[in-house]
Amino acid sequence: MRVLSLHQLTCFLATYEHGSLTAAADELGYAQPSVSEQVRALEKTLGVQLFRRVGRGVVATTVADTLRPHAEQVLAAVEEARRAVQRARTLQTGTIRFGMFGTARLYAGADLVADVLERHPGVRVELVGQNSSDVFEDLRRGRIEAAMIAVPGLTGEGMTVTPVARDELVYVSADPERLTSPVTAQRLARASLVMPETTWRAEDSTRIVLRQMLHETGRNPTTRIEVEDVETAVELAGRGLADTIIPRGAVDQLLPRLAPNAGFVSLRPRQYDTLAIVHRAGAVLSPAAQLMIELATARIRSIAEPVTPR
Amino acid sequence: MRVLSLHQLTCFLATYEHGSLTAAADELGYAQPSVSEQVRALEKTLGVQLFRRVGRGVVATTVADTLRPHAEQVLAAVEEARRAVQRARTLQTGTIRFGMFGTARLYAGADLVADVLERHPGVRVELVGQNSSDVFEDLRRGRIEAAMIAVPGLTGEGMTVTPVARDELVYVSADPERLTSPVTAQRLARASLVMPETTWRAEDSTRIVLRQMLHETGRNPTTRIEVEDVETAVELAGRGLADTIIPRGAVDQLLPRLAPNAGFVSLRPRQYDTLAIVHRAGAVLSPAAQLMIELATARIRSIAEPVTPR
DNA sequence: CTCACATCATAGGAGATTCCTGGGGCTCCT
DNA sequence: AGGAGCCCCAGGAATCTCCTATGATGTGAG
Repeated sequence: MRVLSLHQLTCFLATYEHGSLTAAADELGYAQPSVSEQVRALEKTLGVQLFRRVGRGVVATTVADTLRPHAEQVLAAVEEARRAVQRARTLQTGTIRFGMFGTARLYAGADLVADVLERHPGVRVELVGQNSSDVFEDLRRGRIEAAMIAVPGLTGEGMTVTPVARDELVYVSADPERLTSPVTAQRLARASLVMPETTWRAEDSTRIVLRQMLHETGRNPTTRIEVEDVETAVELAGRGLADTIIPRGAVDQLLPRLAPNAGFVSLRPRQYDTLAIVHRAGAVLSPAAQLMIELATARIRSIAEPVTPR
Repeated sequence: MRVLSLHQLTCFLATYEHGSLTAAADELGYAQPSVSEQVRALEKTLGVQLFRRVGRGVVATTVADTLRPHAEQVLAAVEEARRAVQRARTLQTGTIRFGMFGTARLYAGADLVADVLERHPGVRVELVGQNSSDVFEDLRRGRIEAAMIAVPGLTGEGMTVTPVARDELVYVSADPERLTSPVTAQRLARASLVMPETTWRAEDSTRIVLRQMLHETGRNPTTRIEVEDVETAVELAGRGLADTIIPRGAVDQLLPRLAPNAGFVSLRPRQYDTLAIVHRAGAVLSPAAQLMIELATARIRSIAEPVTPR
């Protein structure tokens, strides 16, 4: 008998409109004493008489007149909230957040957003991931539900990693001399490289792949230039200022545009970035996340070399 | 676990803002499992996951982002409703409805409204009563809480009648001949009268008073002209087309303005209208009604002859 | 004027809900 | 590796909701 409730307001409105507790109870499908009790509770919590009980039926007081529009407003707001949630649930509106970093975004970012908007024109899409550790952190903290990122091997720590495709890492140079044969670890160790800063981040896949490859030579890769994004790295490689290493799938997209006179060649042995869907182990994925996973997987597999998850 | 409740929304918002069920529970003064249960119930009724339970703390989903402004809107509407009722309760805003008919309104209507507005500038005042039977019917049906009306004697039928003042009924004429001595029942029965139609309504006080007076002559009053309002009746009397009968208190207000060459004289024996506060027997009067009664009583007593209720 | 009817209030009880305490398990941080 | 923080689950007491049955009162028709 202390807090105001939606049920009380509903009973109040029905009573107000019918001028009768019995009729209100009929409409709401309750017994008359139940509605009576709710209205009385509302009067008690507000400290005001809302209806005068007068012989046959009840009559609204002026305070009830005052309350009515506000009560309607409250119930309308509740209905609106419910509708908004339902629209979000059915992906008519609302936001879909998905993690995607580096190579994956480079390949599939724009197309993926286009795919989503085609099916669900009303939604807002957020493709988060300025850098790879952010994405992983966001996954770990639960800020994003699932992501597609490049993994070196199996970086699963409470995470479920589902490989989707792999893409070969290739050596890009403007000097045809250096492209005549696959680049070995020995040559790579001596190379002067420009690498996107993001690529060299601690947990990044390419960094780990290359570090493993160079492990036998006992040297770290020599980075002459570090830049923020892959595009800049490719452009610099095109000008012959340094060489770089990018996924094979990005070659067709970047070289003609940014470094028309550069070419590429495999590493020896061939090295691969694995693109995978990652989410928290044991999580129940929302329809939105499942949709993103499905679309992102389809897109990536049409570009890079599909991998069947074991 | 089926209907959406305000409590659920409150718990949801607190949890959303703190990113933690424990912190939300602290703020709301509940134990943590209680808040947890409310949030889970909300998720169930909406059929949507609002928070991801992730290790330490919880993280809002995008659906929760969607819901939040709506939830705030609902609670704000509730607060606004509560405030509106409190303002109405303390007579800062809202409507005060009071019944007042005929003579009473003529005497005290404008002044009473002015008195109320002076004390409570925000309120709306409704002085209802186009005719006397309406007022009585409204009282009986509970549409108005209390009224000040003229009563012939004690018209109490489930009504509490509190006499406040009485006013003599006087005979008004433009012919000085007819004002030389008090008008007897005999003379009245022969007179040619103009009376406001409202005044002659079945249950009206003046009608009953005059009928009782004429009872001895065995005749009914001869009404030559019937009009709607007292003002017109007085004006016609001023032009000498007929005589009329009005309460003494109305003379000063009406004669100089509408019938400057008319005069008045008592009846013999003197007849009186009694002005009384009337409300349903056994009703608990609201502060608004008490205020109106107090102010109306003060006004009337300053104009007409006070009567102490027995 | 009286009787049948309609309406609201009250009472008591079954069932659901709310909210607590206590305990267990999982992360995160050091 | 251990402690601390946080969430979930279980069980139980208090409360609330809602019902049926019944009483009280005013209304309207005969």
